[in-house]
Amino acid sequence: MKITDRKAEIVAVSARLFKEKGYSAVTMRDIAQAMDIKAASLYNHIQSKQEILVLIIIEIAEEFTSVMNEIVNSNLSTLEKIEKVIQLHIKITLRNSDALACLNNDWMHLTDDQLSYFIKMREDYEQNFRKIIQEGIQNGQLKKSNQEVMVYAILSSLRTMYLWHSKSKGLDEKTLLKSFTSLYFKGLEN
Amino acid sequence: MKITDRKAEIVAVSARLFKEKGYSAVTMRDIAQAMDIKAASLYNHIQSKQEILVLIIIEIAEEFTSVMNEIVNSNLSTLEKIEKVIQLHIKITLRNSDALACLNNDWMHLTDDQLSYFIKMREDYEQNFRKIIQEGIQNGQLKKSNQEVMVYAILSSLRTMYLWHSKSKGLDEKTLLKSFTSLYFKGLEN
DNA sequence: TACAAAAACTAACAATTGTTAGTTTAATAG
DNA sequence: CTATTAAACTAACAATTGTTAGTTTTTGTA
Repeated sequence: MKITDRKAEIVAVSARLFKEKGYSAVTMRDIAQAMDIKAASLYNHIQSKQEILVLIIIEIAEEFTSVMNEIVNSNLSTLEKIEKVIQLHIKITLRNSDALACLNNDWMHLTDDQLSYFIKMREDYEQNFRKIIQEGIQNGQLKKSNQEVMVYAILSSLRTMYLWHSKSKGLDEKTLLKSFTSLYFKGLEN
Repeated sequence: MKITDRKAEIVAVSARLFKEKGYSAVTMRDIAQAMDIKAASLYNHIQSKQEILVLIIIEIAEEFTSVMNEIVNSNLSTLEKIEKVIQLHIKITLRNSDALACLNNDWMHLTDDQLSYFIKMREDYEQNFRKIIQEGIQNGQLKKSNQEVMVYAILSSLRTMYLWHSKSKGLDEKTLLKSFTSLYFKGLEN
């Protein structure tokens, strides 16, 4: 199946371009040029510009949703659950940071069903993470501080890891996990 | 001066629209419609779409730069300096979250001098924050963990506060500051 | 080698883009 | 009241947009 390969290539190239300038600022001619073909040729493989966006975002959103569900329904401790969430973000960031950038910045350009599907997944994801934090506060494993700040401060720094993780060397999965858990569990203070 | 008022209004309305869909996806006709005038009328007040973007981003970037410089050059303790940085982000987020969203997502659509000027400010800002963290590690006030993760995890969660701060009630300046400092200084763990 | 399918091409479209020119209305100061 | 200026308007432009139709080239297989 060559089609699938070429299609996947278009999606990957598009994700890289979308990361740089955003979905709206990237034209079909930009994507074509990056693949050394003409814009019209893209339509042998994809249906529309929209379809590219959907392919980039939805797959990765579903992965987040699915793994988060596993974590929440596991019988790990609160700290272990949080560690698993951190690990999930690190893994996907290292594997596909272009798609992640696109998910973060261009999800609002999804339309109709795909848009509401995405928003639903996103809300569920946040709600699940909130549940983990909430449980931890209740069972005394976590400090009694503002729950929403905990939820969003952590989530948003995990979500934007793609912006900086490649800037400095030696930030492999293990190092990132250790540093993140240290920061979020123990804090900065010595 | 009526011009200045009207111009400021255009900039404010634009920032709000840019926050929703991004600079590239918002047309001059969108902006005009939001102000109940025709697109051509905007040009009585502004020179170009680009100028709007510049006005939104540069002013706020300069404020960050300026206050960060004050903080770095002060003789506060490391923890106090970090607290001041957190406070800076909270204040600007509460005052002008639209512009902040624009700065975060659309800075790459600046051109030429303005673009390099912005990038320079951004790099300096990060470098200054890195310096604070570095000092803290050296003088023993901060834990010896990965410096870059500390820098970017904190900065990126502060930078994206505009995405969620208005979602839940009671998150005023004081509450945010207390919660952020608690999280980043002491961590989650009880 | 021949042939079918895949994947590229050229040319063009209708719609939308930022912007300009020229004109009319509204507001303000003498 | 009048003159000036600010700020709106209509109409249009040239360029760019995503996309389609029809055609040619490339590729893989029998």
